[in-house]
Order: sequence, then structure tokens, then C-alpha cells
Amino acid sequence: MPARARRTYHHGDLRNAMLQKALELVDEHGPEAVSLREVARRVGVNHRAAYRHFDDKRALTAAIAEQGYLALAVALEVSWAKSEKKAPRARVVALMDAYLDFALESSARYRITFGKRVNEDDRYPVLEATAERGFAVLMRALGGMRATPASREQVRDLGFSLWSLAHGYLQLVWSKRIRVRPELTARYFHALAVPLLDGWETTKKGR
Amino acid sequence: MPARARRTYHHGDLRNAMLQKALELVDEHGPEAVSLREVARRVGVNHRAAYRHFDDKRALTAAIAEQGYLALAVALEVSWAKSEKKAPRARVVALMDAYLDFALESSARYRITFGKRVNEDDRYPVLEATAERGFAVLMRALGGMRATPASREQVRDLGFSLWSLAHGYLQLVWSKRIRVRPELTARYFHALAVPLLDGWETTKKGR
DNA sequence: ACCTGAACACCGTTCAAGT
DNA sequence: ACCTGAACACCGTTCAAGT
Repeated sequence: MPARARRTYHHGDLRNAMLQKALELVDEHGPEAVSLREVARRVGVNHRAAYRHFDDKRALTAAIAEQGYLALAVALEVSWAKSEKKAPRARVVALMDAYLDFALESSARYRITFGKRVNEDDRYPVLEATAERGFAVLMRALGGMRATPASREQVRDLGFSLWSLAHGYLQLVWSKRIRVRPELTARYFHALAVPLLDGWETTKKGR
Repeated sequence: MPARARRTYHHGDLRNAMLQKALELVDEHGPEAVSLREVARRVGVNHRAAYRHFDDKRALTAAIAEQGYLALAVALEVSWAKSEKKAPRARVVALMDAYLDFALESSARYRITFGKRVNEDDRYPVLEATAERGFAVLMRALGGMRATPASREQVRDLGFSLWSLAHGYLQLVWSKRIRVRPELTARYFHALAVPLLDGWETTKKGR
């Protein structure tokens, strides 16, 4: 009796159930493994039921990405809160570590979150907003780093530099263009990022 | 008479024809649009004929990626040759420009070339080798940049930094996480990369 | 040696119908 | 309001057969 698998004919929380199963699928078999039909199968409903909650497959991907940006923002906020007693510069480094840790621990999720097709799509402005929430933490950390005041644009540029560096580094590591032992992946990133922070502090102070 | 479309029953150069049509497809409709069946259709053969030249779909993707790395390496080599009369640092900047130009002018190709799945796959060592050829140009340019000698490891780290920065920047621009007017995309990258070069020159000289 | 055609197990998406 | 089932047009891949 398949009817016993669910209490009622109506699932009740199908949207969240699908999102949950989709995330499991991403973690298990990578971003490409997500299909509407497989997710529906895992939840235990007809594949057509999905369309009550997601306009199309991309809408499901967008929901996964939104969840990803949100989890990333929360991870950064937690790091920021926990580093309160540290020096400003150490707080920035801690934040970068939190970013790398998040990406490395759930790399499939990270990859689907930053996937081009869904981020390009203007139908999901929520992605912009949620990503912004994470970037705001970095801006705050960088803003507090130097005694010498810098313009908002200068801080933003440094923020984009660090973000680009971290994101590109991760992609190149995953694509095997940068070869580094897995347990040293986060540490080696320091070697790349520190000169950027050094340059920022020394160059600006010198003026 | 479909037979008139080709001179003989045998195509003769099917592998190259498929690769060519695949690249057109990538440029026209993006990386996702490439399917063995569509490529075969465009060449004018049965989709099964593809399997004589490519083991599976990924092998076709790998061939596209190899072609991409090769074109990139050539673009960098051309830039390097053309900048012979410039100062060492200007040559590095010219090289970065060439990289950005290549990526922006054929972004779909760039994206499929650096695609994770195919680069992860150990069945295509040619990708490693061809990518290395491009990176070697950057290493040469950076090695010539400073009077003060640096170890090969230090130069390589700087190279990985610049590569990560450029690659991550491109991804974030394409994903709309960094918003910049299209005609300023390459110029804004300068603002991000220059501090890295400055930091490298000043920090090392000071010791 | 190289190409074809039918078949299989998957997709995403649409339409008409069921509860 | 929510879910189902058959159908359509696509995939990649395999097998047996054609030239």
C-alpha cells in the first residue's frame, strides 16, 4: 500500500521535502545528479507534483542556490561573532578560513550555489540579496582592519579581490589546475591571500 | 538525395568536423547545448558514428577543452612575443590583458575548457599538459619582473594568485556577483590585480 | 574500417484527468 | 488546491546489422 507511506494524499510540505532531498542528492552525487524526476522519486510523489512548487527545473536549482548562499552567510556571521576578541586583521583571516571551510566541506553545494546559469537568470533576485548578506560581513571585517581610513570603494575593491582569489583558487583546485594536498588546501590559500592583505596595509600606510 | 551532401559514404575527417561543429554550438548556445546527437546532426552523420572517434560524450568535451587550453596558450604566447620591447612589469600586465581578452571574447569556450567534470577526470592527461603550456608563459613573465631574485616556489605562488584572481573574477562577473559594465570588465580587473603586483615588488625589495 | 537504425533507460515539460 | 498518468521530444549509450 503506497498510500501508507504518507499520512494523506497531500504531502503538506512538499516544497521543503523536495529541497531537502535535492540537497542530499547534490552531496551524494554532485550537482549534475539533480533531476526533478529523481527528487520526486525520493520524496515519494509523482514527478509532476514538483511543478506545483517549482516552475521548472531551474527554479529548483535556484532554491538550492538560495539555501547555499544563506548557509554561507550564516557561516561567515558565526565566524565574525566568534572572533570578537581577536585583532582586526586576525578577524579577516578567520573569515577567509570560514569561507574556505564551508566551500571545502560542502563543495558540491558550493558549486551549484555559484553555478552560472542560475545566477545569470534575472528571475531570482533573492540570490543577489542573499549573496550580499555574506559579502556584507567581509566588508565589515575589512573596514575595521586599518587605522588609516579608506573609501568604501577601496574596501569594496579589496573585498572583491579576496573573494575572486578564494573563488578562483577553489575552482582551480577542483579542476586540478592547482595541485595541493587535500589537507593543505586551506593553508596554502593563506600563502596566496596574505600578500594581498600585506600590500593593502603597507601601501596605504605609506601614503 | 542525402548522399550528395558528402562525397563518399565515409566522411574522412569526422573527428575534426565534429570538434568544429561542437565549438560552433558552444559559441552559439553555451556549453550545455553540446550534445553528441546535435553535433552529429550538424555534421550530417548518424549519431552513432560519433562513437568511432569519441569513447563517450565526455571525450568530446575533453577534446573541446584541449582545444581551449591550446588556444589560450597560443594567445598568451602571442602577447608575450609582441611585448618584447616593453618593461618586465608591463609585459606581465599585457599578459593578464591577453588572458582576460581571451576569456571575455569566447566566454562559453573558456567555461567549457575549465569545466570541473572533465578536468577532474584522469583519463585526459593532455589537459594538464596543455594548460601547463599557458602557465609556463606566465611563469616566464613573472620571473623576469624583478631584479631581486625569488625562488621558483615564490614565483609559482604569485602565478597561482594571479591566475586564481583572474579566474575567480571572471566567474563572479559572469554569475553577476561582481557587477561591472561590460566594456569596463577588463579595466576593473587591473584595479584588483595591480595591488598584488605592487605588494610583490615592494615587500620583496624591502627585505 | 566506418556508418546506420532500432531499442533502452533516462530526462524536462505539457495536457487532460483524478481526489 | 494538490497530485497522477499518459504523451512528446529530447538525451547518452548498447546491440546487431549494413556498405
